[in-house]
Amino acid sequence: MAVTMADVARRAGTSIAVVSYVVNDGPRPVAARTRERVIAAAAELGYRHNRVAAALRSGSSGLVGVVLPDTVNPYFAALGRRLEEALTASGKLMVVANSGYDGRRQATAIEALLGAQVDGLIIVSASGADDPAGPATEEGASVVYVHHRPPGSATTLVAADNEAGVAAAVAHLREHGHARIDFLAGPTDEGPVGDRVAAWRATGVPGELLRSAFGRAAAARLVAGLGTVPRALVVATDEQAVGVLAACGAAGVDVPGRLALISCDGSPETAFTVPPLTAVEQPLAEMARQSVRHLLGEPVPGGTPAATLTVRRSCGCPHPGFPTP
Amino acid sequence: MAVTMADVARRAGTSIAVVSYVVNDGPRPVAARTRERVIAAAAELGYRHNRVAAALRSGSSGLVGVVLPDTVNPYFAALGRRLEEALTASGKLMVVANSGYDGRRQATAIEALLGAQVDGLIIVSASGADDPAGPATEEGASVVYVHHRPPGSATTLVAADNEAGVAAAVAHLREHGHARIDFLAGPTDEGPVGDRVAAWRATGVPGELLRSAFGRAAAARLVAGLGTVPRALVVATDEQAVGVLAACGAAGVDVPGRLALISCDGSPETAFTVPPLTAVEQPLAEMARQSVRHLLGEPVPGGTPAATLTVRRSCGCPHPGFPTP
DNA sequence: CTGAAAGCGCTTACAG
DNA sequence: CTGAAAGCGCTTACAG
Repeated sequence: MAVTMADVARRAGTSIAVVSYVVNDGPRPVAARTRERVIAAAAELGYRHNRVAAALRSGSSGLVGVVLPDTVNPYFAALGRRLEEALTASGKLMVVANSGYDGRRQATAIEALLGAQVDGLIIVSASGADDPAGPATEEGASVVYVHHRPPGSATTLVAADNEAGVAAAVAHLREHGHARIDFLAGPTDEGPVGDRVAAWRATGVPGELLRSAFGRAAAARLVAGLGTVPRALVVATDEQAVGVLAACGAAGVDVPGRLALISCDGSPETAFTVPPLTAVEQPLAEMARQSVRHLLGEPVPGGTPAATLTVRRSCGCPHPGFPTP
Repeated sequence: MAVTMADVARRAGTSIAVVSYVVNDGPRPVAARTRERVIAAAAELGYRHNRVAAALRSGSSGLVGVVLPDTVNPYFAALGRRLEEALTASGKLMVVANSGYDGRRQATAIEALLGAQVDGLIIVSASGADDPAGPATEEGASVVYVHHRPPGSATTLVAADNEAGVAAAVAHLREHGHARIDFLAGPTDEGPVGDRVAAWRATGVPGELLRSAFGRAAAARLVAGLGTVPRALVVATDEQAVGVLAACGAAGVDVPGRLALISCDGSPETAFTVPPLTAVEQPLAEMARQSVRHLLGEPVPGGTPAATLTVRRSCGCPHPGFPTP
């Protein structure tokens, strides 16, 4: 049998209420001597706070649901870990679900999460999914989107500003002497990738818009099938950039000698690709922090975080060495 | 206010008990007509089962805690997703915590998880951590280790058999004409990496044992500092292999021409490195399935899953093309 | 097959 | 500053 507050109260010679006040450090004051007795009794008995019982009574489970398209994708893995850090710092536990980029699986996952009475939901929306924020909010759970929200949704979105970062990438390639700079986008211009395409267009640089499905394999196949490879290319996502690198490696296309490449995302893996990728790096830690603050209804200082250019080797600069962990 | 079983019962003209029997599909039979009325009433009112209340009463939260060293590491990310799949299939929700390879953080995470009344814990133990299974089991939560358990622990461990896989890797490099085959291990021979070292030693192949800390950076620095690079090398983990590849890329060492390389782990990223890594691939899906079955006390068919050699380019074989997703 | 009721372990007005 | 008690929404003997 687990030790309960009643056991602790009995041992400390006080009431359950007071034990609760001590354990939760509130909401009522407790005399210092009483507090000490409670703490001692709890330690002696090996008391552990039962969050499930607390949740039922207080209405707060301490759980936050995080729905990601695919936690194996290094970008989402990195975002997920940042979210876990921010959540842990706020005393929340993270329940993760993968949607597999699929609207139906996403809906199922959200149902399960709401059944577990999560205090809130942080979602990277699967493209083409219905807005799940509506039903969720009706249940009293708050919802925040990160990185991508469904088109038409008015729910809070935390996403980086990529405009300056992409402009810096284009400017950087120009300094390397490239007059034409192509852009590899996704299949559509929806969501954050669309913002990156728009930012590239806004620079007015001459260049062609290429498209592939997301993911490594599709980008690799696109490049493998190209008559002539671009001389300078900005790629919308790390995953596609890794695919481009793989295709170039297989075909003997020298990066950056023959193809200068800059990726967007800049997740940790890009420091160790061959060659290391210059990237417009998303401020994941800040995005995670802001998402959690929004979710918990706390003030969110700092405004929209900006993606910034991290220069490594794939653009044509000298090899930066490997980061110390 | 959320809709409760009492609301549904009132609407359906029956009792709370019967609603519970319908919602849980047991443990008592319900007449077909009554069942229909309950289902209709639940749908009309938008009832959602409150797992927190059920957890308090039944003692099962439906939550399973998963403690991983670092979910950004692609190997653990891949394992984590497999665990999520297996858990979801069993109607459980996965609460993840990163230990950062640190015993103290791991202990803190486990405390938080136990407070949330998880039904069980699946842990990749951080090296050098105390065995957390003891305290956890006392609380009635079952514990299963995957991939790595603390030395001296007698708790169930699900790990792959690497002996045949490493032997196949060595044999494969020999077929490529290598008489000497070195091995890059971790700082100690503890845990699964130790098994891989032992498997390499057991082949009796001549070669040197190299060591570096885990992670990309350390392996990259080791290789960068080597007087002469090996001709053939088996590397204990993907992360270290990616570091080796990065260092070779930077130094212009041709893989596989100058250095033939085989990694262990074979997480999804290895299909898209430059060049693609031949690897002793861990059977992560099976490991995840077995872990969950052990945890839930179900029979575990199949015995110890074996790691198998996946041949790509880094060993010297022709480029295999890129997998279709 | 169905219903009334106890109780899981907490939090929180309420009273003192 | 402290205590007695109601009640969160379920599950589950128990009685019928």
